[in-house]
Amino acid sequence: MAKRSTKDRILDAAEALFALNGSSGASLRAITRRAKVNLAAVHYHFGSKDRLLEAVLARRLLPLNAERIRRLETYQKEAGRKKVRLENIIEAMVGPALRLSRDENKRGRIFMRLLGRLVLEPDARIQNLLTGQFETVLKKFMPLLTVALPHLSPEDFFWRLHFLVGSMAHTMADSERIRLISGGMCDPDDTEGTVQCLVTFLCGGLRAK
Amino acid sequence: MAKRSTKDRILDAAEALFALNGSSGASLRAITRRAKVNLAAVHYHFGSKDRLLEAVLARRLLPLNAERIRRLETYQKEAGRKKVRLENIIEAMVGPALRLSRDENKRGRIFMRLLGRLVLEPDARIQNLLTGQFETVLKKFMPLLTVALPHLSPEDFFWRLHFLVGSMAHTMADSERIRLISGGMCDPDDTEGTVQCLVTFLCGGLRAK
DNA sequence: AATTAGTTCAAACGTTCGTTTGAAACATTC
DNA sequence: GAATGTTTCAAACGAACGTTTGAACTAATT
Repeated sequence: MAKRSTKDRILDAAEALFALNGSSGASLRAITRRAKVNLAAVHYHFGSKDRLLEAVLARRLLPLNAERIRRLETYQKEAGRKKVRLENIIEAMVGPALRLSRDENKRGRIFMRLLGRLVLEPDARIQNLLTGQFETVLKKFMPLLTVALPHLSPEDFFWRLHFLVGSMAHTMADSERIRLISGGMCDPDDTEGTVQCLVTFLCGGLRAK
Repeated sequence: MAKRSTKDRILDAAEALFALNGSSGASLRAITRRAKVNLAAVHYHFGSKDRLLEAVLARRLLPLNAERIRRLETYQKEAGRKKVRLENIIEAMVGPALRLSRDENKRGRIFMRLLGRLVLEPDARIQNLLTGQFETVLKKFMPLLTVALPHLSPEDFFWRLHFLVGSMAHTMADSERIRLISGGMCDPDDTEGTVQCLVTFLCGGLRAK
């Protein structure tokens, strides 16, 4: 196993502890202890605790949203001149995120939990980062979605998008609760099954009259 | 305006600051400053910071879940020997919570934001409190839901319940984001409109094949 | 080998944290 | 109105916090 750099070790430890304890609950001392790194290394490499959190976010959020858009464009090419199926649009939105949240080494799962926490964080820089990223994605998805859902008024359209985000975020962020409430009947590790189940649910909800 | 008791002033201030900054981000000093109360009053009335948080939760969670069950039983009586409509079951689940989250004095809104935060908190006492409350509600809803949704396998059934919780929690916890992403087109203050919109979406998702 | 730039280190800075203390202030009972 | 129980208060406790510092170490460049 190749030894990871100080920077990466800090990022990994910070991701895990921010996700577990929140941005104010995770101390730099706990992070550097976990990363087996000197306390001052955080400030040397990232400048401050806030900027460390931003770096943790950017590391995964940018590739994730790029993958979403890439996937949407693939479906768009497949459809040619025809409408893109709603199922495909939704899959492009939730599939990449859910696959990241269920990746083999549990890093994605941790990251998604962090993301779920940060949505309700008041810090303006974080909020701007998140909404900025979301709007970039939304701008690409909006045109195809409105074509696929012509029966919705603009108001209903946005509300349902809001509900969609909720289901998605909850499923990503908390992968163990479903095991609990279902009494072990549901398996969050069955990634593709979960994707399909979620896409079916969301499309049903979006199409409802 | 009648002067509220020290205990209530602490609970209100704690609710607001826990909701805004998280349970570790809100300090007792900030809470007591906001409540215009001496720092030591928290320990005199509640014992510790942790127990203060539990008191904040219990104050609203118990009445909320009682209202959900009361409402479900009303629909059940209305239906007599017939099936209870899925729309009514879902309304009993999400209606009381959404109405609380949109109550006139913004207290409910604040509380729901706190609830949204705590779902991802690792603290075992909080988790047990939350899942215990949820299971009490679920036990009442399960029988009626399975009757209303006979086409779902047990696995799909729990997954969709999980998605439902996500949409609901997200809509309760973050009432201003929808205004942002819709460009002011959606109005979260239209409570009954939101309830109806959410119920339609959820029933569509639950019924999907 | 000397110089340099990049990185790591232990130690300390001043704050703020949750909690405790014991006396003061208040209310209630006899 | 003295005695008792309840609540509030200012002050302090040690611990943990984010951040800064300057010296020590490492590895490449001259």
